[in-house]
Amino acid sequence: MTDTKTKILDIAERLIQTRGFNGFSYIDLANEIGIKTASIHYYFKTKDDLAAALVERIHKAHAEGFSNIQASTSSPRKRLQAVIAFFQQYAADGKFCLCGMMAAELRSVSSHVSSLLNKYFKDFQTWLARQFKDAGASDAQRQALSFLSALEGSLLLARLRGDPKIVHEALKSFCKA
Amino acid sequence: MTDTKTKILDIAERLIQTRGFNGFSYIDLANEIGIKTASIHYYFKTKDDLAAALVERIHKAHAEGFSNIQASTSSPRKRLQAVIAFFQQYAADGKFCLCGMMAAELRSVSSHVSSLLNKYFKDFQTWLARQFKDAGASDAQRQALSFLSALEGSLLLARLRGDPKIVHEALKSFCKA
DNA sequence: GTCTATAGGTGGATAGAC
DNA sequence: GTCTATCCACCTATAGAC
Repeated sequence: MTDTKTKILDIAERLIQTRGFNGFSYIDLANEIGIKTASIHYYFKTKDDLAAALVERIHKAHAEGFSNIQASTSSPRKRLQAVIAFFQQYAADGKFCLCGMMAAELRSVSSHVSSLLNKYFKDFQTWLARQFKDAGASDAQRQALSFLSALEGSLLLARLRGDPKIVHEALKSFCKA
Repeated sequence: MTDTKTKILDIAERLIQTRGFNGFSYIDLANEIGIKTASIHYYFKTKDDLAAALVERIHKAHAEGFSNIQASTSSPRKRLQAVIAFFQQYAADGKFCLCGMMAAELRSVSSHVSSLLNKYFKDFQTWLARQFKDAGASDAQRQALSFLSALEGSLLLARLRGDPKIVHEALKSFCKA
C-alpha cells in the first residue's frame, strides 16, 4: 500500500501534466484518494509547496534516469534516442512535460518554484550537451539548447494533434548528424 | 478611441500570453478597461467564446505578417530570421505564444478552440515548409516541424531564464544550413 | 493523520433595469 | 451597451475535535 503523501504526489503530477497547475484543485486530489482536502494540507501546507515538491521529485527522478541511460547505453546518439522515447510516452499519454507546463504557467508559481524549474532545465541541458560533445560536436551547448527547446515544443504539438510520433519526427535530425 | 470589444481582445491576449488562460478572469479585464464583468459577457458570452475569437484574430494577424515578410524579404533564410525576431520580442515582453499557451492548457478549452489551434499551427508549419523548400531542402515539412517545435520550446525557456536571446540561439542552426 | 466545519475569497454567468 | 444585483459553484486555507 502506497502512503498518502506519495499518492498525492503521483496524482498531482498526472493532473499538472494533463490539465496544468491552475487546472486542478485539492478537491480533485482528495476525491481520487478518498480523503478530505484538509488532509492534503497536512502534507503540503500550500499548493505552491506541493508544486515545489513535485519539481524536486521529478528533477531527481529524471537525473537518475539520465544516469542509468548513461551507464547502459553505448553511443551518445542512442542515449538521445532513449530520452526521446521516454518523453514521447508523455505525448502518448496525453501529457505535457511537468516542468514545461509550470514554465508556461510561470506567473502562477512562487519565485522559489521558478528557481527550481531553472535548475531542472539547466541540469537537463548540461546532460544533453555532454552527449553532443561526446558525439564530436563543436557547439554542444547550443545543440543541447535546440534539442531541449524542440523537445518541449514538440510535446505541445504532439498532444494537440493527437500524434505522439511528432516528438520523434521533430527531433530526428539531432540523432543523425 | 478604441472600441470596447477590441480593448477586451487586446488585454485578454496579453493576459493569456503572460498568465495563461486559467490565470486571468473577467474581473481582470473589467478592471483594466473600467467597466463591469457583465459588460464583457455582452461581447463574449462565455470565456471559451473569447478564447476562440483570440485564436482566430491572432491566426489572421500572423498570416498577414507572414504574407508581408514573404513579399518584402528576398531570401528564405532572411524570412525565417524575421519570424525569429518577431517571436523573440514576445520573450522580451515576458510573454509566451498565445496558441502555445492554450495548447499547454488544452484540457481547459473546448474542442472548437482546440480545432482552431490546430489550424493555426498547420498554417504556420506550411508557411515555414515553403521557406525550407525555397532554400533547397529535401525534407522541408520535417524541418518546418522542428523549427516550430524549437520556437515554442525556446519561448518557454527564454521567459523562464529571463533571456530573450535564447530564442535566437536555439533557432540559429535553421538559418545557416 | 484524518476528520468536520467554516472562513473568506474568487470564478463564470445571468436577469432585468436603465 | 452598460449597469446593479445576484446566483451558485468552486477554491485555498485554517481551527479544532477525534
